[in-house]
Amino acid sequence: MSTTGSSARPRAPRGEGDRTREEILDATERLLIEAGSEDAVSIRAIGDAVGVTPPSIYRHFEDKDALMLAVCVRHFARMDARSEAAAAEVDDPVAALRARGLAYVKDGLQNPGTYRFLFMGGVHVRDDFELERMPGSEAFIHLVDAVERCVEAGAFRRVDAFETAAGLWTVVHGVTSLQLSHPHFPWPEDLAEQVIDAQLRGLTAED
Amino acid sequence: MSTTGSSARPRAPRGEGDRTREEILDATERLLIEAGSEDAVSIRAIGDAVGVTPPSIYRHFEDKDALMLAVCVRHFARMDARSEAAAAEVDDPVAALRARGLAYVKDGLQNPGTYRFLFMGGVHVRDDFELERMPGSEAFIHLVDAVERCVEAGAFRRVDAFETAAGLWTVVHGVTSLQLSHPHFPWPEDLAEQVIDAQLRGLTAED
DNA sequence: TGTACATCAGTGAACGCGCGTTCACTGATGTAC
DNA sequence: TGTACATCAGTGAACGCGCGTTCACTGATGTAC
Repeated sequence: MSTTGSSARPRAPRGEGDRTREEILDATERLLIEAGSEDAVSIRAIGDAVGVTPPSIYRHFEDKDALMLAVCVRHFARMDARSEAAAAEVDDPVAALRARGLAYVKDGLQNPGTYRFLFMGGVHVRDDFELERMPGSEAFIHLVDAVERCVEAGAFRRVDAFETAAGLWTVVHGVTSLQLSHPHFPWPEDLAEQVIDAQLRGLTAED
Repeated sequence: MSTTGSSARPRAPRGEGDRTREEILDATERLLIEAGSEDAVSIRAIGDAVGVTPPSIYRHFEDKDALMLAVCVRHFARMDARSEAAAAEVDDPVAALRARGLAYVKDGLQNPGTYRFLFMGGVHVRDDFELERMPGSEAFIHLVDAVERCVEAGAFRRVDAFETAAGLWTVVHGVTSLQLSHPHFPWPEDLAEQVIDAQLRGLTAED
């Protein structure tokens, strides 16, 4: 009774194996969102969702880790794009930072499995840290820049931009991940706003 | 070459099966800390660590879930006790809240596997939320009380104590969990202080 | 225009593994008579 | 004080399962002559 997904799936023509590759990535991300956890996403389940047998996935990805890493990279890029878009709509640097934070939380809550995998799972970067090489590093650099702008505008105390960005990341991550791992807790609806606003207020220069 | 743990382990005398029960809990928590994740802790590994065969664990716990839940409950109680102790050393209510937060983060970083399991894993409470019944609820109630004291002392704006406590929880959770899941990131040493202080400053009444 | 061939996306069956769990059992220990 | 017995902590072997992965293969498709 195993549904073969889109069972009448035709074989990809010669040069277009990449189309299947994309479909595998899409299916993996979809399963990740629906299942809510990496553990529930198996090679078999992915193959089933795409309409392909498990071995054929190995034609497109060296192993499961490589597939998951590819999902990571793609999702990081999307998160970054959405954050940038949210921030671009606002002129005031502090308000832009706030919009960025809210976009982050919203994104995470809407993509639970992917968020879990990216930020709540095991370690995906094993070697020593190199900012430029990390997937998602671009997004973090954008955050550092955004903090810098607040400092330069005189809206923030003279904090270290990198360290403050790291702190802001932990704050939005906390709001996102705890809601994901404890969905039954009676979270206030405006939790993200409340926490982010308090944090930003705490960073604001006294005037 | 599997070391049988303390292999010459004598069988527990008649009434004292509870001693083994405690040993199983200890071993599970120890493995959780060392391995850094629930996945790495199997019934076999626990049995091995205690010096007992896998089936005998089922004499003390109905199944693996029950064992893990028991670990939860015990660890929650300890965390709560440590937070209370840290807060008790300080008179000023805001400083006490700060000490509580720092104790939380320290505790989490020192018990990575347990923290992961309690706060970063799947859902352990499936039904609708009931504050009184949740493991760890006592600790959270203590946090709400601590916030209440800050409000009553006039140190905080007139915030809702429950919602603010929830927000503070997400903040300390964020600091703890992101460091656990991204250990290679160059975190500032005083990350917890920095983030908690900014958050508390943001909650402080303007004077 | 027709045919032989190389390419390569995808298949079907099987592998070894570690897992949680069950089952019938053993044998030391405290207790009843 | 001695013996039969019930209790019950712990054992050894095995179960079924789903997993990631490998292997030899098939067969449609584009290309070269």
